[in-house]
Amino acid sequence: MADSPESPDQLILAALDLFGRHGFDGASTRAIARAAGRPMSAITYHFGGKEELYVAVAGYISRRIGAQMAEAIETAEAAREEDSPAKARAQIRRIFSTLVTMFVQKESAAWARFIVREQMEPTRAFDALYNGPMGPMLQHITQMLCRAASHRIGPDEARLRVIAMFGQALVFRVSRAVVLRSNGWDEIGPAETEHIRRVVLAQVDAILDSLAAKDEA
Amino acid sequence: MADSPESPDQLILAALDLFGRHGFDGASTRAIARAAGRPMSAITYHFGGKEELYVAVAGYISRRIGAQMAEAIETAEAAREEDSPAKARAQIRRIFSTLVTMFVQKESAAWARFIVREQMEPTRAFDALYNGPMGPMLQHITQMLCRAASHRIGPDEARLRVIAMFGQALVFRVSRAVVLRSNGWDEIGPAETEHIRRVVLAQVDAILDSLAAKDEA
DNA sequence: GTCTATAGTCGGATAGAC
DNA sequence: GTCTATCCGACTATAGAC
Repeated sequence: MADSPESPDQLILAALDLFGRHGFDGASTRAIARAAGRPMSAITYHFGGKEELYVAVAGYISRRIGAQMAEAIETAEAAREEDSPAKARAQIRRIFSTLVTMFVQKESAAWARFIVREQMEPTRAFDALYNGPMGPMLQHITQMLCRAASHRIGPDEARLRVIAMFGQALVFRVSRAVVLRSNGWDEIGPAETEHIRRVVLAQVDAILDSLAAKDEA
Repeated sequence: MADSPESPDQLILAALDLFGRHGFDGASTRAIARAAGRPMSAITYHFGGKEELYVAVAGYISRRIGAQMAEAIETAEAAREEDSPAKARAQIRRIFSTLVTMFVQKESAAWARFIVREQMEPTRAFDALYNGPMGPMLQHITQMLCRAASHRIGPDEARLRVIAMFGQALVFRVSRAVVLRSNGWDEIGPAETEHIRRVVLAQVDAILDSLAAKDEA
């Protein structure tokens, strides 16, 4: 017992995987407990019930992604006052490169599925995800896009543009089955990941170019 | 009874809605039957069981989307041999405009959710969706992108680019909760739909421009 | 063909031993 | 604190009346 990870954490990791794969109803507490090597009653004891476990998973994801995104945000914060389109553009590219990595890599599959489910049919857990990593990041990229476009576009238009650009990375998680089948891939390995990253960044560049050109007019 | 729609169709429509919202496990046959105004045993009688009903829903969606996309595909087929970048570009814009409409409108919510779920964790029903409307449409747009780029890019790169562009429209369905909250919208009405369409098409244009420019170099 | 009644299974929650 | 044993409700599927 002394060398085993804490019981609640084991349960959260197992729950993250199974909720993501099968949804709230599809993942039984019995299956989650078995995957964590614990009796089902441990869920009741540590969290109170299935629903509370679900919310706890959302909180866990928020903290994890928040940490993973912190550096990208922080370095950007340092240059916040500096209103340089070129720097803003570099930041945007860097964030999208990170996003592609996160969405494509296998380890992200579990929590990516969890988040996508939660967005389609939001429950109480959505607040934790939105107020945690998603809302601030979206707002941050939106600000940078305004700067990259030399404030030629306002925040309302920039926000929609960022969401659309975000979709270019997200689709490789959500529509992964189509990506694999249409390309005849068995899995998305390092080579395929780089191919995807190159395409997404090229199109982000194209969009940023068009906004810069607009500015010169 | 004489004026009521056919019983199987009612069940499929109810199942489409509930499977989309709650997933396969979350939607009970009882709830589906009640929504259709039928006894649960009608599902057994007409389809054999819950799983078969699920597959039937996938088939229904395939046929519906196939019909909805048929005109866009057909007009494009007519100009198939004509290798004009300008025409290909117009076709691509038209298809993406249609996609935005489909993804944003409320009526599409049910089957869009169904498809997204099926892509994240494919079951037998995925084949019907991929071989029906999705695969052919993807291949079609890919061909047109090659033409729009004057064959400057090959089909492999074009396919990834089309998927990424597709994501720009898809995200407004998948991340609808974030779109609403970040913009402070209550719903996505006609004005908001047009705003989204304008942004997506502008970014599609930017991407197409960059490929055309590449060609001139 | 359509519905009612019922059987059999599995899920989440809880009581209580240790 | 942790696990075992058990309860109760909800689910799918089926049998059989009409």
